[in-house]
Amino acid sequence: MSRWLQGLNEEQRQAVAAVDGPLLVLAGAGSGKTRVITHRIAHLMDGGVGPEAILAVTFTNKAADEMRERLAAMVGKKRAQVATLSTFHAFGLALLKDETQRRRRNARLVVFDTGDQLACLRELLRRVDLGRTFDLGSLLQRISGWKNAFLAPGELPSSDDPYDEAAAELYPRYLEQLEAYAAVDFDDLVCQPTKLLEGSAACRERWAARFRYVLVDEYQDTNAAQLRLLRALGGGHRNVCVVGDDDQSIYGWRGADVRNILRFGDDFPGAQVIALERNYRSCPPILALANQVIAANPERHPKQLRPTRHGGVKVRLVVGTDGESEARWVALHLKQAVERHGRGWGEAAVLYRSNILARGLEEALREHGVPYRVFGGAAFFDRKEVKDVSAYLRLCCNPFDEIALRRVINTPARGIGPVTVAKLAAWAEATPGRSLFAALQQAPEVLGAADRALAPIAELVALIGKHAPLLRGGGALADQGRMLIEATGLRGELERSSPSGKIFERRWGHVLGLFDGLAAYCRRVERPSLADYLNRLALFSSGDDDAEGPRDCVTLCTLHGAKGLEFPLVIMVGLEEGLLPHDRTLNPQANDLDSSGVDEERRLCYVGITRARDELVLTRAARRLIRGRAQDRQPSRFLEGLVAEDFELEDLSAPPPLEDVKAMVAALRARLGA
DNA sequence: GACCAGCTTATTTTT
DNA sequence: TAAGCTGGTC
Repeated sequence: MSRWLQGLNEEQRQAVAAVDGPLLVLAGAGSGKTRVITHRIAHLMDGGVGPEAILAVTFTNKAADEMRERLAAMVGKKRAQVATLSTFHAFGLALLKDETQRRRRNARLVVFDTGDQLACLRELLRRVDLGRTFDLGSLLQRISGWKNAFLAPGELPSSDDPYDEAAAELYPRYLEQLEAYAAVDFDDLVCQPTKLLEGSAACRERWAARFRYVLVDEYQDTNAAQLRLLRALGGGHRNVCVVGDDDQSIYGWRGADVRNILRFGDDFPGAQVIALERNYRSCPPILALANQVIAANPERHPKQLRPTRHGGVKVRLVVGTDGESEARWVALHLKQAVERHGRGWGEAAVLYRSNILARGLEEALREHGVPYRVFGGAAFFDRKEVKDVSAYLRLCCNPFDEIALRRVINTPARGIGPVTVAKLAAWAEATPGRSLFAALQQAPEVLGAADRALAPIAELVALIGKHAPLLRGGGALADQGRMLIEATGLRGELERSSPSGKIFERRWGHVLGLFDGLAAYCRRVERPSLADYLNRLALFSSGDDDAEGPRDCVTLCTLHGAKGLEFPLVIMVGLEEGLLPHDRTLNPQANDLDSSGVDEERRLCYVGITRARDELVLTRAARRLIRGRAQDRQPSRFLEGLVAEDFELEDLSAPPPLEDVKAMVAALRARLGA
């Protein structure tokens, strides 16, 4: 027996051993999912499958890194390195590059992140008069949905929704723009590889022969396009193993489709299904609650989490009089847990549906001296200074990248104002095959010989003209990049616009960090290129910045952010109608796309509950300030009809029991000597 | 280009 | 309520 089958429970062992043919592993929360995946890969390798033939796809880079680390501990660093563990998007980019090179086409392309996509749409919206304002995000969501459904602009279903109409108007132009910029967005990274695979049997066979075993983690988070990619890739050999939990599908609002995991057997007929229901994480009362809460959802693979642990304290329901009282209770409870029950701060987490609840919590925690960190939040790549610098670098790689050019064109201010840019852009648009950068190069013809902007434009063109070849050469990239940025004067601009020296130092530190990352990349990779690094930056943005937080702290985090984490003590706050389920899912806005509704909110609640190992507290407030108005709040419907014996209720808003009042009065009387 | 006043709008977030 | 954005002014 392979050593990787040992130390597993029966179902886990089956999931690891069922190597050939399609397999769906329904991995309940805390059921040892990652263990199964890593053991499965190791087991494959033990059975003679080369690591290069294994592709494991995850949802985030963090998950991929974690998996590689655990795998390295099992089979050695070398073999773990050779296996392909990546996100759908990173894999898609690699496939795309490989195929364009094979076709001897220019493999140069930029990956647009959400900010770039929005900038592109904003520009289009300015150009096309649609008669009113639109929320860019809602438009982008629609376009993204169409792309992922492989619908070309001519194939859209008719609709009289103004947002559908506006998005349909912009959609073809958006595609044209990306093409002109040699850019791909995140959706393209899945859809374009799929089209390549579906369009050519030879291509399909090549990739299927290369990756004979495919695994997908967090399968409940995949969208329609990702399913199609998977089918194109694994439809031949059918050695496709997907792992996930339909009850933890919480990303329907950004395109994930639970039906993928509910109907895996339809896409891969004859698939084996193995459910991991033994939970190694939580105490029985917590699991009892989790099972009850999720059982009310209609569409799901029926399953129950079964505890392997014993004992445990009852789940507590705490009702504060208002938001402040709730937050105060949380702070005091955390303090008590540490001071009286010997917990470390780092063992506890406070989870909430919406970030607005974090504010009041932070206040209360600060007041009571509870150390905390907010998990998630503003990311490195969103910082203005980092974006400015990378826009310069992007422009050097690809003068067609108009989004980067627009960002850079007057940053730092050099006297090329919006009117000038508009003139240049109009010329570029009216002249077939000419980019905005070309307009800059021919500025004297475009703007006339007397234009005041000519000098700064010539300077900018010369700057890029000088540094672009150096940066595209590939040698000493970090040094070259620093020289470019030095020449732009961005540093001075940043210093001027920073409110304090300390803030400037921090911001400039981010810029330097970008170049440190570039230098490290150059050392790591055989044939480094700036374009490749920038694309990685777009694709691997979030991973490296959460190391900076202090360690022994209470974690504050949204329910979404908590997925995949676990804590000995979990406090979920705001268990009220309107917050969980959130008001926006109960009463969607006109421009909202149909979401998965209350079922998804219930799953969110389930995800929160199942993060807790030993102790779980659910809190709510009887009244709460909502947009400055005090409102009476109803308990969340997810707590309705629960079996009482598993809970303990603590109502800070209710009058104390009569016995207590009598005792208090008696005590008072005695003190007064009455 | 910087600043201010008034207006609008209030989820979740990774690639 | 309060933060973020727009449009106007200097």
